[in-house]
Amino acid sequence: MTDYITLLKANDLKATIQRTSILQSIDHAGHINIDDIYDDVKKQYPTLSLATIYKNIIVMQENNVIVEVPLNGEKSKYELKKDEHMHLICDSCGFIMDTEITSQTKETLVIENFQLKSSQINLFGLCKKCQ
Amino acid sequence: MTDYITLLKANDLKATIQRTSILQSIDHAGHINIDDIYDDVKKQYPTLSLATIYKNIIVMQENNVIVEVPLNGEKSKYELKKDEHMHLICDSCGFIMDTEITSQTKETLVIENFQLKSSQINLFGLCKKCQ
DNA sequence: ATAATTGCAAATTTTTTGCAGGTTC
DNA sequence: GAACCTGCAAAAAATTTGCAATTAT
Repeated sequence: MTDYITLLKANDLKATIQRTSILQSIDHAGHINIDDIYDDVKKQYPTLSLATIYKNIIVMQENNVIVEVPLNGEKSKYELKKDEHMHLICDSCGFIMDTEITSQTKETLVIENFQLKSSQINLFGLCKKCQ
Repeated sequence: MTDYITLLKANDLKATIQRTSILQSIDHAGHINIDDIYDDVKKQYPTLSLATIYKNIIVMQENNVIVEVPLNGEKSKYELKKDEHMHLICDSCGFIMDTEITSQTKETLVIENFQLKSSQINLFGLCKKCQ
């Protein structure tokens, strides 16, 4: 909890109970969409409104606290901002797992005439449990 | 034009003028969102409705004619279904360029305990013109 | 004390649906 | 001719906004 307060303040945001509970929900789930955050935080703070979540998702993205994970055919999920990584997404159970992008992979992604700044890599397939 | 008719029929869809013009719009743009398709096709077919575009985007995805490209902070774009490739996305002008995923890259993406089926790779940075 | 944030309700935007008439094969 | 597709208008879902009351620093 203290962690989220520190995280918010370090990024110039006031530490409200609404924000810390949204962050806790995202952190706990790993990757989660807005409706599921709402269901989650309402358990503890029944008056926390959906509008507040929308507003804070925007402001926390702007302040580099969280990151959007856009997905095909469903609403975007959000994750805490972390070091660069890629996503292993299970076609069967939908679970999203973070994995390091190896230096070997990075070396192969140097492209001529393109000044690379960042990357988004999603790998789809079957996770250990589902295969 | 004939190409789009063939493409649709090959994928069990009736070749209507609405569908061929949507495909032409997507093909011409490379990557384009629903509103821009709408603006585009209305020039030729002013009565073509947004509802028809929504319905066809869904059915053409289901029938493997087009593919969604989900993006952070904006509406998804759509492209014609093509061979596996990655996207170079310019942070400055927004242009999306298709590029081959090299076999060297693929080799580095073999992960233990994950049965890879497909991948989505977006690289962000500056294109030749914008750097 | 000040400036920012919240929750509510209303407004707006986006997407989906139902159905009568038209089109494709 | 059968099945499917379209356009319209209406419905539903998702997101944003304005503002008075509250809260963080």
